[in-house]
Order: sequence, then C-alpha cells, then structure tokens
Amino acid sequence: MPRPDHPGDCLATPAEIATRLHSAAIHLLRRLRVEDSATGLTGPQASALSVVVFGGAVTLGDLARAEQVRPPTMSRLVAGLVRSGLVVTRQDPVDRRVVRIRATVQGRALLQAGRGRRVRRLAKDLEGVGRGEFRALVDAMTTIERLSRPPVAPSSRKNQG
Amino acid sequence: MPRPDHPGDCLATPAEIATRLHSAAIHLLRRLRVEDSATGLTGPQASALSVVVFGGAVTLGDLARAEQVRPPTMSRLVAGLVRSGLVVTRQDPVDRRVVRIRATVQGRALLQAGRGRRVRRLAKDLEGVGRGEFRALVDAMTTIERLSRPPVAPSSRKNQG
DNA sequence: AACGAACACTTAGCAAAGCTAACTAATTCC
DNA sequence: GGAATTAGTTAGCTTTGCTAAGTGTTCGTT
Repeated sequence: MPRPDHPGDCLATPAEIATRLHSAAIHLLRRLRVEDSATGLTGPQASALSVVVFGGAVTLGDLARAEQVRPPTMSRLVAGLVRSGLVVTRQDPVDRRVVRIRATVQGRALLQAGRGRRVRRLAKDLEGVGRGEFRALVDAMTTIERLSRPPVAPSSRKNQG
Repeated sequence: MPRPDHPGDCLATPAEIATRLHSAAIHLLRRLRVEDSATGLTGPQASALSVVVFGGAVTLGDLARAEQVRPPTMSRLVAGLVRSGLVVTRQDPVDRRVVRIRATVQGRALLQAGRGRRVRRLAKDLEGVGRGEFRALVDAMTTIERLSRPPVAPSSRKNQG
C-alpha cells in the first residue's frame, strides 16, 4: 500500500498485511525481472527450471501443479526450455502418457548463473538492511512460502530419476 | 525453492533468501489472482488503482514510476480503469502535457471489496499460522517492501488533489 | 519572438504467459 | 472389448510487459 510509513504491528491487521504482501509481490517481481532477463529467462521459465533442477525427473502435470498453472501453460513453458536446451523431455516407459522432464547441464549452469545475479542484486539491496532486519526476513520466509503455496500437497507420483 | 524444509537461518544465505523470495512472490501472485479476478480486476489494475485511491490526483508518469512500468503500459492500464469507470483523467490546468488521475467512488468501493476478499482468503490461510509467525511476518514486511521498491524515490511533483 | 530541445503522453506493433475448449493417445475399470 | 478417465498438446483469446515512433506542450537560448 502506498502509505508513507508502517508503524510496527499496532496497525497490522490481516487486511493491511494481505494488501501489502500483494503489492510487494508485484513490485518485487518487476524488479527481479530485470536481473532475470539477463539470463535470457523470464520469471516463469526461471521458476519452472528451478523446480526441474531440484526435483529430478518431474512430470509435466506435477510441474504445472507445483507452479500453480494449467497444463497448457506449462506445456508451452517447457517447450521453450527444451528449445533453449535447458531441459529434455522423455516419455515415461511405464505410463506412456506422462512426460518426464530433466534439466540438462546447461540448465543447471544457467540456473546457478541467475541465482548469482539475484544474489548480487540482493546483496546490493541489503546494504541498507541491518542484521536484525535480515533475521526477521529469514524468520518470516517459511510463513510467506506457506501463504504462497496452495493449501494441499500436490504430489501424487514419486520422482523416478 | 523446492526444498522439503528450511531449517531456520543456519542455511539462510542471501542466495537462498533471494531465490525463495523470488519463487514465493511468483506463487503468491498466482494464488491472489484468483481472488482478484472476482473483483473483475487483474493484479496490475488492482495495484495501480490502489496507488490512485491512496495517492490523490496522481500523474500518469508518477503512477508508471510507482508501479515500475513504462508509460505506455500505464497508459493502457489507466485506459482500462477509465473504461470501467473506476478512475477519471483530467488534463492538468498548469502543465497541459500531464494527465491527472483520480479514483471515482466506484473505484474506491471496488478496491475495498477486493481488499475484503483478500482478507478472507488470508484469514483462511492464517488458520495454520500461529501468532508468533504472524508477528514475524509483520516485522519483515517493511524490509520486504524496501526490497520490492526501486532504490530511488520517484516523486517529483506534488499531488494537487 | 522564434526555434529547437526536452518532456508527457499516446499509438502501433511485438512477445510472453495466463486461460478455456477441444483434441489425441494411453491407461484403467467394468 | 469398450467406456470412462487421465496426461498432454494444439488452437485461439486476453492481458500486460516492452520499444519505436508520433503528437502536443513547455522550456531555454538567442
């Protein structure tokens, strides 16, 4: 919210926090988009690649659920990553309907590079953020992540990779 | 990050926090989009309207800077809000190049309604969040907002509202 | 006073990413 | 074996970013 100041938690109603989180998320993404574009990846691509890199041989459906988008959206996103040589897809030998997605060496490297860029950006931003503030941010991360994830656990298949 | 758990801050490097914030912002927006769509507004529209409602008679350029988008993007966004009757634009009498934007009564009402929806959604989500966690979130909000805003203050003109 | 530079905004056109609807192919179930 | 279900893709639309280029206004210099 475009309020000039946020005086502690005496005014921190859930309404206030919800609106401020919403606004902060929008603006944070717009800032990070600049850094992400340096990797040649867009935000959604970087996010999906991150899931693939850390998740092993994920299926497209799982990836769509994890990223909270519909299958067609993820299908196109993955197609872009394949075209860029960052992931490869393979038909599952057991259930030939499903597509398993793996990161390539280049995919892993690019993710690391993007991470490095965000680190440098964040490190610069953190110059004006004290140790206590950083600590508070770390403490809040788990809660923020819970709020940002859908309520149910999406996993139905195990990784086979 | 798709890590199964985040054990406190012993592993909380800036790299980790940067990546997790990035991912959390993406997913939070995707969740809130569902609620926002119930108001008939998209995320960027809701965010811009919020600035107009709380900011008075903002100029289009200031609005673009506040929202971290280019003027053409904001121009079209505002056009949509005008078409929906949520804001009105007026030529500045002093400098006839600039466009001043004001919220209408409907605009204010709709923003409040959207806020109510997000509140209900967040309240539901907060069922699984303890008082201490909420407190940590509140403490971190100011820092998050600083990270999400561009480093420089964008205001060059005063509100004339 | 006039002319060019600078500024605020708009228009035009492109790309990415979200969606739904409709389709194909494979699996499961009766 | 055939119907229903599931996984994924294709097609087509909307929104929202962007840049480039155009219009109109103001400023500054002479």
